[in-house]
Amino acid sequence: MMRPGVGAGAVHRIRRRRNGKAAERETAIRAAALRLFRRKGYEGASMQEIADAVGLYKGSLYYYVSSKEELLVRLFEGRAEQVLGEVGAAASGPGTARERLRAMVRAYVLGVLRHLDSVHVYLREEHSLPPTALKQVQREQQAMRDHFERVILEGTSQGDFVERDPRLAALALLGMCTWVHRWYRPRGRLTENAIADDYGERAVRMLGP
Amino acid sequence: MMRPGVGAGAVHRIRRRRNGKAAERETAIRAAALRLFRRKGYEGASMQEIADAVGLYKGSLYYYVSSKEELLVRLFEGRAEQVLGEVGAAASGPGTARERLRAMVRAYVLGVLRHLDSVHVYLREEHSLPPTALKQVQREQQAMRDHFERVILEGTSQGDFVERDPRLAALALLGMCTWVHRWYRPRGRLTENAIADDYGERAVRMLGP
DNA sequence: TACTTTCTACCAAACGGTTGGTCTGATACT
DNA sequence: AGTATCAGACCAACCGTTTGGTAGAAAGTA
Repeated sequence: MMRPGVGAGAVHRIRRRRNGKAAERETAIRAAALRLFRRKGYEGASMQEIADAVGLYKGSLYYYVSSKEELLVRLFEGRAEQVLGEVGAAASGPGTARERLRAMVRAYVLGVLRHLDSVHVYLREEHSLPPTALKQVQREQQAMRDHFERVILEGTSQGDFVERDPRLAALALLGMCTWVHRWYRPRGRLTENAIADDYGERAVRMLGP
Repeated sequence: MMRPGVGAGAVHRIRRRRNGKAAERETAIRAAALRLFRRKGYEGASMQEIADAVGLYKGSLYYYVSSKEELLVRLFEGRAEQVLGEVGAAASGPGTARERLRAMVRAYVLGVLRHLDSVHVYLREEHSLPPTALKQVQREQQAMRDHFERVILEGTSQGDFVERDPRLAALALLGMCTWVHRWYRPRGRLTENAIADDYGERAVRMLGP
Protein backbone atom coordinates (compact mmCIF):
# COMPACT_ATOMS: atom_id res chain seq x y z
CA MET A 1 0.00 0.00 0.00
CA MET A 2 1.20 3.51 -0.73
CA ARG A 3 2.00 5.25 2.51
CA PRO A 4 2.12 8.93 1.70
CA GLY A 5 3.95 11.32 3.97
CA VAL A 6 2.49 12.44 7.24
CA GLY A 7 0.34 15.31 6.09
CA ALA A 8 -0.43 14.04 2.61
CA GLY A 9 -3.93 13.25 1.56
CA ALA A 10 -5.21 15.85 3.97
CA VAL A 11 -6.45 18.00 1.13
CA HIS A 12 -9.86 17.64 2.68
CA ARG A 13 -8.84 19.78 5.63
CA ILE A 14 -11.50 22.18 4.32
CA ARG A 15 -14.24 20.29 6.11
CA ARG A 16 -16.23 22.70 8.22
CA ARG A 17 -17.79 21.22 11.31
CA ARG A 18 -20.83 23.48 11.31
CA ASN A 19 -22.86 21.81 8.57
CA GLY A 20 -25.34 19.35 10.03
CA LYS A 21 -25.98 17.40 6.86
CA ALA A 22 -22.33 16.58 6.39
CA ALA A 23 -21.98 15.51 10.00
CA GLU A 24 -24.92 13.14 9.51
CA ARG A 25 -23.25 11.51 6.55
CA GLU A 26 -20.05 11.23 8.44
CA THR A 27 -21.66 9.34 11.29
CA ALA A 28 -23.49 7.16 8.80
CA ILE A 29 -20.18 6.27 7.19
CA ARG A 30 -18.68 5.49 10.55
CA ALA A 31 -21.64 3.35 11.50
CA ALA A 32 -21.47 1.39 8.26
CA ALA A 33 -17.74 0.93 8.61
CA LEU A 34 -18.14 -0.31 12.16
CA ARG A 35 -20.75 -2.84 11.14
CA LEU A 36 -18.68 -4.10 8.21
CA PHE A 37 -15.44 -4.19 10.15
CA ARG A 38 -17.12 -6.32 12.76
CA ARG A 39 -18.63 -8.72 10.25
CA LYS A 40 -15.71 -9.08 7.86
CA GLY A 41 -12.74 -7.63 9.67
CA TYR A 42 -10.84 -4.48 8.78
CA GLU A 43 -8.81 -6.06 6.00
CA GLY A 44 -11.74 -8.09 4.79
CA ALA A 45 -14.06 -5.14 4.30
CA SER A 46 -13.50 -2.84 1.35
CA MET A 47 -14.12 0.85 0.89
CA GLN A 48 -16.42 -0.10 -1.94
CA GLU A 49 -18.66 -2.03 0.44
CA ILE A 50 -18.73 0.84 2.91
CA ALA A 51 -19.68 3.20 0.11
CA ASP A 52 -22.44 0.87 -1.04
CA ALA A 53 -23.79 0.65 2.50
CA VAL A 54 -24.28 4.40 2.75
CA GLY A 55 -25.32 4.86 -0.88
CA LEU A 56 -22.26 6.72 -2.10
CA TYR A 57 -19.65 6.13 -4.72
CA LYS A 58 -16.44 5.06 -3.23
CA GLY A 59 -14.67 8.13 -4.53
CA SER A 60 -17.12 10.29 -2.60
CA LEU A 61 -16.06 8.61 0.63
CA TYR A 62 -12.79 10.46 0.43
CA TYR A 63 -14.65 13.70 0.78
CA TYR A 64 -15.23 12.73 4.41
CA VAL A 65 -12.34 10.45 5.22
CA SER A 66 -8.74 10.70 4.23
CA SER A 67 -7.93 6.99 4.38
CA LYS A 68 -9.28 3.65 5.44
CA GLU A 69 -6.87 3.56 8.33
CA GLU A 70 -8.02 6.92 9.58
CA LEU A 71 -11.55 5.63 9.46
CA LEU A 72 -10.61 2.73 11.69
CA VAL A 73 -8.78 4.93 14.15
CA ARG A 74 -11.64 7.40 14.37
CA LEU A 75 -14.03 4.59 15.26
CA PHE A 76 -12.32 4.25 18.60
CA GLU A 77 -12.15 7.90 19.50
CA GLY A 78 -13.81 8.57 22.81
CA ARG A 79 -15.42 5.16 23.15
CA ALA A 80 -13.04 3.77 25.74
CA GLU A 81 -12.72 7.07 27.54
CA GLN A 82 -16.41 7.01 28.28
CA VAL A 83 -16.44 3.63 30.01
CA LEU A 84 -13.12 4.42 31.61
CA GLY A 85 -14.69 7.52 33.08
CA GLU A 86 -17.68 5.65 34.47
CA VAL A 87 -15.55 2.93 35.98
CA GLY A 88 -13.16 5.49 37.40
CA ALA A 89 -16.04 7.38 38.98
CA ALA A 90 -17.32 4.21 40.58
CA ALA A 91 -13.83 3.43 41.83
CA SER A 92 -13.44 6.84 43.47
CA GLY A 93 -17.01 7.08 44.67
CA PRO A 94 -18.38 6.57 48.16
CA GLY A 95 -18.96 3.25 49.83
CA THR A 96 -16.89 0.29 50.86
CA ALA A 97 -14.44 -1.34 48.52
CA ARG A 98 -16.93 -4.14 48.08
CA GLU A 99 -19.66 -1.73 47.00
CA ARG A 100 -17.36 0.21 44.73
CA LEU A 101 -16.08 -2.90 43.02
CA ARG A 102 -19.62 -4.02 42.41
CA ALA A 103 -20.41 -0.69 40.79
CA MET A 104 -17.26 -0.82 38.69
CA VAL A 105 -18.04 -4.25 37.33
CA ARG A 106 -21.58 -3.17 36.61
CA ALA A 107 -20.39 -0.11 34.70
CA TYR A 108 -17.80 -2.08 32.77
CA VAL A 109 -20.14 -4.89 31.76
CA LEU A 110 -22.81 -2.42 30.69
CA GLY A 111 -20.20 -0.56 28.68
CA VAL A 112 -19.29 -3.74 26.85
CA LEU A 113 -22.88 -4.81 26.26
CA ARG A 114 -23.98 -1.43 24.95
CA HIS A 115 -21.21 -1.15 22.40
CA LEU A 116 -20.91 -4.67 21.12
CA ASP A 117 -19.74 -3.77 17.61
CA SER A 118 -17.14 -1.36 18.91
CA VAL A 119 -15.82 -3.88 21.41
CA HIS A 120 -15.51 -6.57 18.78
CA VAL A 121 -13.57 -4.35 16.42
CA TYR A 122 -11.59 -2.76 19.23
CA LEU A 123 -10.38 -6.14 20.39
CA ARG A 124 -9.83 -7.77 17.05
CA GLU A 125 -8.18 -5.02 15.05
CA GLU A 126 -5.46 -3.94 17.41
CA HIS A 127 -2.87 -5.20 14.97
CA SER A 128 -4.30 -3.08 12.15
CA LEU A 129 -3.81 0.14 14.08
CA PRO A 130 -0.94 2.51 13.41
CA PRO A 131 1.58 2.61 16.26
CA THR A 132 0.34 5.75 17.96
CA ALA A 133 -3.26 4.57 18.02
CA LEU A 134 -2.12 1.19 19.30
CA LYS A 135 -0.24 2.85 22.14
CA GLN A 136 -3.35 4.78 23.04
CA VAL A 137 -5.40 1.58 23.18
CA GLN A 138 -2.83 -0.04 25.41
CA ARG A 139 -2.81 2.95 27.71
CA GLU A 140 -6.55 2.73 28.06
CA GLN A 141 -6.44 -0.94 28.88
CA GLN A 142 -3.78 -0.36 31.45
CA ALA A 143 -5.76 2.45 33.01
CA MET A 144 -8.77 0.16 33.30
CA ARG A 145 -6.69 -2.53 34.92
CA ASP A 146 -5.20 -0.01 37.33
CA HIS A 147 -8.64 1.10 38.48
CA PHE A 148 -9.58 -2.43 39.38
CA GLU A 149 -6.25 -3.24 40.92
CA ARG A 150 -6.38 -0.21 43.16
CA VAL A 151 -9.82 -0.94 44.56
CA ILE A 152 -8.94 -4.58 45.07
CA LEU A 153 -5.85 -3.55 46.96
CA GLU A 154 -7.83 -1.16 49.14
CA GLY A 155 -10.44 -3.78 49.83
CA THR A 156 -7.76 -6.23 50.82
CA SER A 157 -6.13 -3.93 53.33
CA GLN A 158 -9.53 -3.05 54.78
CA GLY A 159 -10.57 -6.65 55.20
CA ASP A 160 -13.28 -6.55 52.53
CA PHE A 161 -11.34 -8.95 50.37
CA VAL A 162 -8.85 -11.74 50.82
CA GLU A 163 -6.47 -11.57 47.91
CA ARG A 164 -2.82 -12.53 47.52
CA ASP A 165 -2.39 -11.17 44.00
CA PRO A 166 -4.46 -8.07 43.21
CA ARG A 167 -2.95 -7.76 39.75
CA LEU A 168 -3.98 -11.26 38.80
CA ALA A 169 -7.38 -10.75 40.38
CA ALA A 170 -7.92 -7.67 38.24
CA LEU A 171 -6.98 -9.59 35.10
CA ALA A 172 -9.29 -12.44 36.00
CA LEU A 173 -12.14 -10.04 36.64
CA LEU A 174 -11.57 -8.12 33.44
CA GLY A 175 -11.45 -11.33 31.47
CA MET A 176 -14.69 -12.54 32.90
CA CYS A 177 -16.38 -9.22 32.14
CA THR A 178 -14.89 -8.56 28.73
CA TRP A 179 -15.83 -12.00 27.53
CA VAL A 180 -19.53 -11.27 27.66
CA HIS A 181 -19.15 -9.64 24.26
CA ARG A 182 -18.52 -13.09 22.80
CA TRP A 183 -21.70 -14.77 23.92
CA TYR A 184 -24.24 -12.07 24.61
CA ARG A 185 -27.12 -11.89 22.19
CA PRO A 186 -29.58 -9.01 22.38
CA ARG A 187 -33.10 -10.24 23.09
CA GLY A 188 -31.63 -13.36 24.62
CA ARG A 189 -32.50 -14.98 27.92
CA LEU A 190 -30.85 -12.28 30.03
CA THR A 191 -31.09 -8.51 29.91
CA GLU A 192 -28.06 -6.27 30.01
CA ASN A 193 -28.87 -5.22 33.54
CA ALA A 194 -29.37 -8.74 34.77
CA ILE A 195 -25.95 -9.74 33.50
CA ALA A 196 -24.29 -6.65 34.90
CA ASP A 197 -25.85 -7.18 38.33
CA ASP A 198 -24.97 -10.85 38.38
CA TYR A 199 -21.37 -10.18 37.41
CA GLY A 200 -21.04 -7.54 40.10
CA GLU A 201 -22.18 -10.09 42.66
CA ARG A 202 -19.88 -12.71 41.20
CA ALA A 203 -16.89 -10.39 41.40
CA VAL A 204 -17.24 -9.62 45.09
CA ARG A 205 -17.83 -13.31 45.74
CA MET A 206 -14.62 -14.24 43.95
CA LEU A 207 -12.65 -11.83 46.13
CA GLY A 208 -14.67 -11.83 49.29
CA PRO A 209 -13.77 -13.56 52.50
CA MET B 1 -13.15 -14.80 -5.09
CA MET B 2 -13.79 -17.92 -7.11
CA ARG B 3 -15.31 -20.56 -4.91
CA PRO B 4 -14.82 -23.85 -6.75
CA GLY B 5 -16.98 -26.85 -6.00
CA VAL B 6 -16.38 -29.08 -3.04
CA GLY B 7 -13.66 -31.34 -4.35
CA ALA B 8 -12.03 -28.94 -6.78
CA GLY B 9 -8.43 -27.92 -6.37
CA ALA B 10 -7.61 -31.30 -4.88
CA VAL B 11 -5.32 -32.18 -7.74
CA HIS B 12 -2.60 -32.75 -5.20
CA ARG B 13 -4.40 -35.76 -3.79
CA ILE B 14 -1.32 -37.70 -4.96
CA ARG B 15 0.67 -36.62 -1.97
CA ARG B 16 2.11 -39.66 -0.25
CA ARG B 17 2.42 -39.38 3.46
CA ARG B 18 5.49 -41.59 3.77
CA ASN B 19 8.14 -39.08 2.71
CA GLY B 20 9.61 -37.42 5.76
CA LYS B 21 11.07 -34.43 3.98
CA ALA B 22 7.74 -33.36 2.59
CA ALA B 23 6.02 -33.72 5.94
CA GLU B 24 8.68 -31.49 7.47
CA ARG B 25 8.02 -28.78 4.93
CA GLU B 26 4.34 -29.06 5.50
CA THR B 27 4.64 -28.51 9.22
CA ALA B 28 7.04 -25.64 8.58
CA ILE B 29 4.46 -24.02 6.35
CA ARG B 30 1.77 -24.48 8.94
CA ALA B 31 3.98 -23.05 11.65
CA ALA B 32 4.83 -20.01 9.57
CA ALA B 33 1.21 -19.50 8.64
CA LEU B 34 0.12 -19.72 12.26
CA ARG B 35 2.69 -17.16 13.33
CA LEU B 36 1.77 -14.77 10.55
CA PHE B 37 -1.97 -15.22 10.96
CA ARG B 38 -1.59 -14.33 14.59
CA ARG B 39 0.53 -11.27 13.95
CA LYS B 40 -1.29 -9.83 10.94
CA GLY B 41 -4.59 -11.66 10.78
CA TYR B 42 -5.75 -14.11 8.14
CA GLU B 43 -6.65 -11.49 5.55
CA GLY B 44 -3.71 -9.34 6.46
CA ALA B 45 -1.11 -12.03 5.91
CA SER B 46 -0.28 -12.96 2.34
CA MET B 47 0.78 -16.23 0.80
CA GLN B 48 3.89 -14.38 -0.33
CA GLU B 49 4.87 -13.71 3.26
CA ILE B 50 4.25 -17.29 4.25
CA ALA B 51 6.36 -18.44 1.32
CA ASP B 52 9.15 -16.05 2.26
CA ALA B 53 9.10 -17.33 5.81
CA VAL B 54 9.77 -20.89 4.70
CA GLY B 55 12.05 -19.99 1.79
CA LEU B 56 9.80 -20.95 -1.11
CA TYR B 57 8.14 -19.21 -4.02
CA LYS B 58 4.54 -18.55 -3.25
CA GLY B 59 3.45 -20.72 -6.13
CA SER B 60 5.30 -23.65 -4.61
CA LEU B 61 3.11 -23.40 -1.57
CA TYR B 62 0.32 -24.94 -3.61
CA TYR B 63 2.23 -28.13 -3.86
CA TYR B 64 1.46 -28.64 -0.19
CA VAL B 65 -1.76 -26.73 0.31
CA SER B 66 -4.74 -26.44 -1.96
CA SER B 67 -5.80 -22.99 -0.83
CA LYS B 68 -5.22 -20.35 1.78
CA GLU B 69 -8.54 -21.16 3.36
CA GLU B 70 -7.67 -24.82 3.67
CA LEU B 71 -4.44 -23.78 5.34
CA LEU B 72 -6.39 -21.86 7.94
CA VAL B 73 -8.82 -24.68 8.58
CA ARG B 74 -6.08 -27.25 8.93
CA LEU B 75 -4.39 -25.14 11.60
CA PHE B 76 -7.21 -25.96 13.97
CA GLU B 77 -7.47 -29.66 13.35
CA GLY B 78 -7.30 -31.59 16.58
CA ARG B 79 -6.21 -28.67 18.74
CA ALA B 80 -9.52 -28.09 20.47
CA GLU B 81 -10.27 -31.79 20.71
CA GLN B 82 -7.17 -32.26 22.81
CA VAL B 83 -8.06 -29.71 25.46
CA LEU B 84 -11.67 -30.77 25.28
CA GLY B 85 -10.58 -34.30 26.07
CA GLU B 86 -8.50 -33.24 29.05
CA VAL B 87 -11.24 -31.08 30.48
CA GLY B 88 -13.79 -33.82 29.87
CA ALA B 89 -11.61 -36.32 31.67
CA ALA B 90 -11.28 -34.01 34.65
CA ALA B 91 -15.04 -33.47 34.64
CA SER B 92 -15.76 -37.18 34.68
CA GLY B 93 -12.94 -38.08 37.02
CA PRO B 94 -13.07 -38.94 40.71
CA GLY B 95 -13.43 -36.47 43.52
CA THR B 96 -15.95 -33.91 44.63
CA ALA B 97 -17.42 -31.39 42.24
CA ARG B 98 -15.17 -28.80 43.81
CA GLU B 99 -12.05 -30.85 43.12
CA ARG B 100 -13.14 -31.69 39.60
CA LEU B 101 -13.90 -28.11 38.73
CA ARG B 102 -10.49 -27.11 39.97
CA ALA B 103 -8.89 -29.71 37.73
CA MET B 104 -11.00 -28.64 34.76
CA VAL B 105 -10.02 -25.01 35.10
CA ARG B 106 -6.40 -26.02 35.46
CA ALA B 107 -6.52 -28.12 32.31
CA TYR B 108 -8.31 -25.45 30.34
CA VAL B 109 -5.99 -22.63 31.36
CA LEU B 110 -2.93 -24.74 30.62
CA GLY B 111 -4.42 -25.61 27.23
CA VAL B 112 -4.78 -21.93 26.44
CA LEU B 113 -1.33 -20.97 27.70
CA ARG B 114 0.43 -23.73 25.83
CA HIS B 115 -1.10 -22.89 22.47
CA LEU B 116 -1.16 -19.14 22.50
CA ASP B 117 -0.84 -18.64 18.76
CA SER B 118 -3.54 -21.16 17.99
CA VAL B 119 -5.89 -19.63 20.50
CA HIS B 120 -5.39 -16.15 19.12
CA VAL B 121 -6.12 -17.23 15.57
CA TYR B 122 -8.89 -19.58 16.64
CA LEU B 123 -10.72 -16.78 18.38
CA ARG B 124 -10.09 -14.01 15.90
CA GLU B 125 -10.64 -15.73 12.59
CA GLU B 126 -13.97 -17.38 13.14
CA HIS B 127 -15.49 -15.15 10.52
CA SER B 128 -12.92 -16.23 7.95
CA LEU B 129 -13.82 -19.89 8.26
CA PRO B 130 -16.01 -21.69 5.74
CA PRO B 131 -19.41 -22.66 7.16
CA THR B 132 -18.63 -26.28 7.96
CA ALA B 133 -15.46 -25.41 9.85
CA LEU B 134 -17.29 -22.65 11.68
CA LYS B 135 -19.98 -25.09 12.77
CA GLN B 136 -17.28 -27.41 14.07
CA VAL B 137 -15.73 -24.61 16.13
CA GLN B 138 -19.10 -23.71 17.58
CA ARG B 139 -19.77 -27.31 18.50
CA GLU B 140 -16.47 -27.48 20.31
CA GLN B 141 -17.17 -24.32 22.26
CA GLN B 142 -20.58 -25.59 23.22
CA ALA B 143 -19.14 -28.90 24.35
CA MET B 144 -16.66 -27.07 26.55
CA ARG B 145 -19.38 -24.97 28.09
CA ASP B 146 -21.50 -28.06 28.68
CA HIS B 147 -18.70 -29.75 30.59
CA PHE B 148 -18.45 -26.82 32.97
CA GLU B 149 -22.17 -26.35 33.28
CA ARG B 150 -22.68 -29.97 34.18
CA VAL B 151 -20.10 -30.03 36.97
CA ILE B 152 -21.37 -26.74 38.33
CA LEU B 153 -24.88 -28.16 38.39
CA GLU B 154 -23.72 -31.29 40.17
CA GLY B 155 -21.76 -29.27 42.67
CA THR B 156 -24.79 -27.13 43.37
CA SER B 157 -27.09 -30.03 44.08
CA GLN B 158 -24.49 -31.59 46.33
CA GLY B 159 -23.93 -28.44 48.32
CA ASP B 160 -20.40 -27.81 47.07
CA PHE B 161 -21.53 -24.66 45.29
CA VAL B 162 -24.21 -22.05 45.70
CA GLU B 163 -25.25 -21.01 42.24
CA ARG B 164 -28.52 -19.73 40.82
CA ASP B 165 -27.49 -19.74 37.18
CA PRO B 166 -25.05 -22.52 36.21
CA ARG B 167 -25.09 -21.49 32.56
CA LEU B 168 -24.03 -17.96 33.39
CA ALA B 169 -21.48 -19.24 35.87
CA ALA B 170 -19.91 -21.40 33.18
CA LEU B 171 -19.72 -18.45 30.80
CA ALA B 172 -18.15 -16.27 33.45
CA LEU B 173 -15.61 -18.94 34.25
CA LEU B 174 -14.75 -19.58 30.63
CA GLY B 175 -14.35 -15.88 30.01
CA MET B 176 -12.00 -15.50 32.92
CA CYS B 177 -9.91 -18.45 31.75
CA THR B 178 -9.91 -17.77 28.03
CA TRP B 179 -8.85 -14.20 28.56
CA VAL B 180 -5.44 -15.19 29.86
CA HIS B 181 -4.37 -15.49 26.22
CA ARG B 182 -4.64 -11.72 25.93
CA TRP B 183 -2.28 -10.75 28.71
CA TYR B 184 0.00 -13.71 29.35
CA ARG B 185 3.60 -13.22 28.30
CA PRO B 186 6.00 -16.17 28.43
CA ARG B 187 8.86 -15.52 30.81
CA GLY B 188 6.70 -13.02 32.65
CA ARG B 189 6.13 -12.73 36.37
CA LEU B 190 4.00 -15.87 36.60
CA THR B 191 4.54 -19.36 35.28
CA GLU B 192 1.88 -21.28 33.41
CA ASN B 193 1.34 -23.56 36.36
CA ALA B 194 1.09 -20.73 38.84
CA ILE B 195 -1.66 -19.12 36.78
CA ALA B 196 -3.50 -22.38 36.25
CA ASP B 197 -3.42 -23.19 39.97
CA ASP B 198 -4.52 -19.71 40.96
CA TYR B 199 -7.41 -19.74 38.51
CA GLY B 200 -8.55 -23.12 39.77
CA GLU B 201 -8.68 -21.70 43.27
CA ARG B 202 -10.43 -18.58 42.05
CA ALA B 203 -13.07 -20.61 40.26
CA VAL B 204 -14.13 -22.63 43.29
CA ARG B 205 -14.10 -19.47 45.36
CA MET B 206 -16.44 -17.74 42.94
CA LEU B 207 -18.91 -20.60 43.19
CA GLY B 208 -18.29 -21.90 46.64
CA PRO B 209 -20.32 -21.25 49.74
C1' DT C 1 26.06 -51.88 -13.28
C1' DA C 2 24.12 -48.86 -16.80
C1' DC C 3 20.23 -47.00 -18.87
C1' DT C 4 15.56 -45.40 -18.83
C1' DT C 5 11.42 -43.97 -16.87
C1' DT C 6 8.75 -41.97 -13.22
C1' DC C 7 7.94 -39.07 -9.59
C1' DT C 8 8.95 -35.32 -6.28
C1' DA C 9 9.78 -30.79 -5.04
C1' DC C 10 10.24 -26.66 -6.60
C1' DC C 11 11.10 -22.58 -9.88
C1' DA C 12 9.65 -18.67 -12.60
C1' DA C 13 6.41 -16.38 -14.61
C1' DA C 14 2.14 -15.15 -15.74
C1' DC C 15 -3.07 -14.71 -14.94
C1' DG C 16 -7.26 -12.48 -13.88
C1' DG C 17 -9.06 -9.97 -10.41
C1' DT C 18 -9.39 -6.65 -6.55
C1' DT C 19 -7.67 -3.16 -3.66
C1' DG C 20 -7.03 1.61 -1.70
C1' DG C 21 -6.63 5.77 -3.53
C1' DT C 22 -6.78 9.80 -7.05
C1' DC C 23 -8.55 12.70 -10.43
C1' DT C 24 -11.71 15.09 -13.44
C1' DG C 25 -15.58 17.39 -15.14
C1' DA C 26 -20.27 17.90 -14.55
C1' DT C 27 -24.20 19.14 -11.60
C1' DA C 28 -27.87 20.04 -8.30
C1' DC C 29 -28.94 22.55 -4.30
C1' DT C 30 -28.19 26.18 -1.01
C1' DA D 1 -20.13 31.09 -4.96
C1' DG D 2 -19.72 27.19 -2.18
C1' DT D 3 -21.02 22.53 -0.74
C1' DA D 4 -21.92 17.89 -1.56
C1' DT D 5 -22.10 14.44 -4.73
C1' DC D 6 -22.22 11.89 -9.23
C1' DA D 7 -20.13 9.02 -12.67
C1' DG D 8 -16.51 6.92 -14.01
C1' DA D 9 -11.80 6.47 -15.68
C1' DC D 10 -7.44 5.41 -13.97
C1' DC D 11 -3.38 3.72 -11.37
C1' DA D 12 0.17 0.94 -9.27
C1' DA D 13 0.25 -2.60 -6.07
C1' DC D 14 -0.94 -6.73 -4.58
C1' DC D 15 -3.86 -10.77 -4.19
C1' DG D 16 -4.55 -16.02 -4.48
C1' DT D 17 -3.99 -19.25 -7.91
C1' DT D 18 -2.50 -21.79 -12.23
C1' DT D 19 0.69 -23.26 -15.42
C1' DG D 20 4.50 -25.30 -17.76
C1' DG D 21 8.82 -26.59 -17.07
C1' DT D 22 12.75 -28.92 -14.80
C1' DA D 23 16.72 -30.68 -11.69
C1' DG D 24 17.49 -34.48 -9.34
C1' DA D 25 16.43 -38.43 -6.71
C1' DA D 26 14.17 -42.97 -6.90
C1' DA D 27 12.59 -46.93 -9.06
C1' DG D 28 12.32 -50.02 -12.61
C1' DT D 29 14.55 -52.60 -16.19
C1' DA D 30 18.43 -54.66 -18.70
